[in-house]
Amino acid sequence: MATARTRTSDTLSATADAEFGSAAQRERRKRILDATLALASKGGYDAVQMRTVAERADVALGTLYRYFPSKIHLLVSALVQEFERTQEKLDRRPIPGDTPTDRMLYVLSRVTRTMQREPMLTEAMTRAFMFADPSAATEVNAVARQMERMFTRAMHDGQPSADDIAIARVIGDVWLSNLVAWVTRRASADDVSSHLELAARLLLR
Amino acid sequence: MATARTRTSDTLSATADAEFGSAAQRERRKRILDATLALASKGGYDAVQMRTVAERADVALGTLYRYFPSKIHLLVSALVQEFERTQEKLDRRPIPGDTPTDRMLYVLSRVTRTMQREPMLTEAMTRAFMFADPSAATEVNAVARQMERMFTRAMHDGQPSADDIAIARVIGDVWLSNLVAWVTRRASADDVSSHLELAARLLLR
DNA sequence: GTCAGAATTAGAACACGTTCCACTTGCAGG
DNA sequence: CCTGCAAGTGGAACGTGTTCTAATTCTGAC
Repeated sequence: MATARTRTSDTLSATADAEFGSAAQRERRKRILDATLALASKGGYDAVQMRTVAERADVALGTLYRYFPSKIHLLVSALVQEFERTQEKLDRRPIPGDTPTDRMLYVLSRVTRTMQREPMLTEAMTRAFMFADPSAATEVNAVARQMERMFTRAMHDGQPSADDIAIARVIGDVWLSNLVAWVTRRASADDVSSHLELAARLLLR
Repeated sequence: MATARTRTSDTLSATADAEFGSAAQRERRKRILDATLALASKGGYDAVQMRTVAERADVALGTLYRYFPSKIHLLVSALVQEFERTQEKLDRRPIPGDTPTDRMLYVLSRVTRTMQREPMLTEAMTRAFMFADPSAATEVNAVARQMERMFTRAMHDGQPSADDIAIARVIGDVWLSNLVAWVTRRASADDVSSHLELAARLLLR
C-alpha cells in the first residue's frame, strides 16, 4: 500500500534528504522545500500555491510535481524535515527534569513554543497533515514515528516499555488535537499549555 | 470572531435544524444535508461536489452557498447532525457497565462501530472536520462540545468534575486521532480499538 | 392587492490544484 | 563523439470550489 507510487517519487519525497539523486537534484529538492517554508511562513496553507512554489524554487511546475506528487506531500515532507530539525535540537542536550512528568512537560512546552513562533507555517503544515489522504501515508507515518520517538524519549532514556509507548502515543494525540484547535483559533496558547499539562499529569502519575 | 459571518448564514448553518426559517427553507436545508450524506456515503469527501449536491438537493448552486458558505461548513454541519443522532440513540437507554472504564469502553466501541459501518461518510466528515479553518469554528466547536458531553456522560451520570472533563477531552483527542489514522488507512479497525482501550485504561485507573 | 426587498435561479467566470503535451537539456554507456 | 533515454521546461488545458450577475419568484407590510 505504501508502495503505490513509483520508486522515484517515493524516494525523493519520503527520504530525509541527501541520500539519492544527483547533486543538482538534491539542490532542486532543497530549493523547493525552502520556497515552501518561506511561503508557508508568510501566508499559511493558502499561500503555498504550487505555481508560486515552482516559480520561487526556479523549477517548472511539472518538475515540482515530479518531486512531490501533491501539495499535501509537499507540505507533509516539509513537516518531516522541520520535525527532524526540532528533534536534533532536542537531542543536543539532555532533557531537564527529575520526573517523567517534568521532562515531558519540558519537551511539550519547547515543541509547542517552537510551533507558536511560526503560526502560519504551523497552520500550513498541520492542516496538510490532518487533511492527508492514503497516498501520503508514507510521509504521514514518518511524522507519526517522529512524534512517538520524541515523546517516549521525553519520559526517560533507554528502551521504552509498552506502557511508555502507549502513553507517548496518547500525548501525541492530545498534542495534535490541541495544535489543530490552536491553528483554527478555537484554543488560545494558554488553553493548549494547560490541556497538555493536565493530560501529562493524568497519564504520568 | 465567531460572528464574522452574516446573521443569516450563521443561523442556518450552525443551529440544529428546525429553529429558524420558513418551512420551505427548512426543507431545502434538509434536502441539502440529505444529498450531502448520500454522496458522502457513496464516494467520500471527493464525491461531495458542490454542484452535485446542489443538483441532487434541487437547489441552485448560489442557494447552497447561502445555506452553507463552504464545503467544509456543509460537511461539518452534517457531522453535527449525525453526532446528534448518535447521541440521541445513546441517550435512549442507560449505559451498561459497572465501572467508568467499562462504560467508557462501551460508548467508545459503539461510536466507533457506527462510524466504521459507513467508512466513506466517516472519511468525508472527518477530513472536513480536521481541515476546517477558523471560519467554521462555530460548527467545529459544536462537534467538540458534543464529543465532550458524550464522553463525560460515559463515565457516570450527574455533574462531571474538572478531572472528568479533562479525561473526557483526552479520550476525545485520542478518538479523533485514531479516526483520522483509520480513515487514511494507516490504522486498522483493530488498531483503533486497542489504542482506545489502552488509553481508557491509562486514564481511568 | 400592491410593492419593496429578500431569496432563489441559471449560468458565466475565476482561482488554484493537477494533468498533459511537445520540446529541450543533461548524462551514462557504447 | 554519438546516441538514446530520463529529467526538466513552458505552457495549455481540465476539474472543482467559490464568486458574481442578471433575471425571476416569494413573502410580509401596508
